[in-house]
Amino acid sequence: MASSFQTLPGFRDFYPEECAVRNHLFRLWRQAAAEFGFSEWDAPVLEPLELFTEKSGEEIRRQLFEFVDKGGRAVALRPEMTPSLARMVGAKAASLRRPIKWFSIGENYRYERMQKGRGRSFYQFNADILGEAGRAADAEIIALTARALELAGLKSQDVVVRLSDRTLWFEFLSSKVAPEAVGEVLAIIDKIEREPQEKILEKLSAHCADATALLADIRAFLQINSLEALEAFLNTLADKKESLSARLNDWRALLGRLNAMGYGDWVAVDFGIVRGLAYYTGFVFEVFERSGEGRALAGGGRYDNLVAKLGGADLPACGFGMGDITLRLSLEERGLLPQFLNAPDFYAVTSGDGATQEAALADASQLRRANLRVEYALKGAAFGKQLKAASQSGAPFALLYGESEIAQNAVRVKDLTTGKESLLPRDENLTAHLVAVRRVGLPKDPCHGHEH
RNA sequence: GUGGCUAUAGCUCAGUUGGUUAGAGCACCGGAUUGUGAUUCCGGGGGUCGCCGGUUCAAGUCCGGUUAGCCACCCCA
Repeated sequence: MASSFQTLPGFRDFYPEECAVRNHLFRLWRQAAAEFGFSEWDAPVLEPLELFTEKSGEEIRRQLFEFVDKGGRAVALRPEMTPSLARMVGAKAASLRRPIKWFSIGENYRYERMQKGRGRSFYQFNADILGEAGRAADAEIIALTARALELAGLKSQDVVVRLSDRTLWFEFLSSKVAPEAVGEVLAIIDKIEREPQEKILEKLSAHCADATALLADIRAFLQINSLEALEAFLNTLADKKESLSARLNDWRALLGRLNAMGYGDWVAVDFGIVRGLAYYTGFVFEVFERSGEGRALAGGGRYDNLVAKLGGADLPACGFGMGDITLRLSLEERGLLPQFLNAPDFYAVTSGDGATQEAALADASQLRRANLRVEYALKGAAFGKQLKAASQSGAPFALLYGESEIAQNAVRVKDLTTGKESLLPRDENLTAHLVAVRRVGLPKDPCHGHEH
């Protein structure tokens, strides 16, 4: 029956299964961030409207969920975390130990047209390094992005970090068009594969004398797909040699670090990544499926001017964002989502409701105190029914309590995957034994119970 | 914000040229079966066919509107 109360367009209910998936992703993200030594932070979901209208990009401003609250304040749901981050860091910049390595997992809101992999509310994993301008910070951010995907089960064969460089684009173009036109030219380049050549030429001719020559240069630049090709290309350029070769060293350093960390084959040089990322200043990247399907799984880069613009301290920064919706889709398609995220470790099955039930409850409680997840049927049911419920719960093991076991003061442990059973004495070591069983499986040489 | 496509049970879908009480599989619940499950058999609940209006003796079916979803643009998570 269709309820008259549906979720708003682009918003999601999280039934237990979806919630389990969400928490699974959050766990992966938190683990990756912890491995790299990042600290978690958070901020209000509702912020003053100006926080976003002042400095966020035009596109983001268009998509704001904004309204006036009962106190007459103009407010907005956060469309991204970075302005809040800049405020918080700016307020305490003087006292924060550098580098500042912070991450957050938060729900963001953007009023946009829905599509596969895109909703109006989504969770985003953000990690940023502030106060460190060197290449090592960029490498760390890219490595963390890759690590988060790796933890989720993705491999370098599945996804690619397309790495580009707005600094280099700027250097390259500034000798050909006016500096203030570079941004617009980059926007034109972004469409180079999608629009007819005449139209591209027409647009380019607004910014330079010889659009045909410029387009040829741009195409050659876009062809670059490796460090070697980049070196070769830069050597063919006569002008601006010093600044370009300095930048080339940055590239060598960045890719060298990523190689050393074992993420070299996750990264591809790709100058087609240029735009939309208006506030980025240096290396930029987006992560895509190798298949070319789907939307960006993550994106980020260096934004050295943004924190100062948002009213805080003048801090160099780089970071990335990774959304839950696209990541989930990607993992789902590859079967990389664990099947029983809410499964208990043990499911207790009892026959009768006297001593067997008391034994089951006592043991279950002990196991729970040892931080294992234990379930059992809340109402009496046939032994077979309970076993079926155990199987459906996803528990790897069932604990069988029947008269014969209780008579021996023992419990029968059944591996629900293999069907093997083992009888364990209900002594003071039972909990420890079962903890071990949960980790490594049944003890060798189990007695086969029950054969018909 | 622009354009195109779609809407039947919780899910995937069938439903003939408009014609009695709208079906199937999966899922869920109960039973056969109070000591052995993911593969049996039987039964059950669940739909005013997205919503509003129109045409017609008659609309799930045709028409208009609307809402929601999907796809492309846009943009990125």
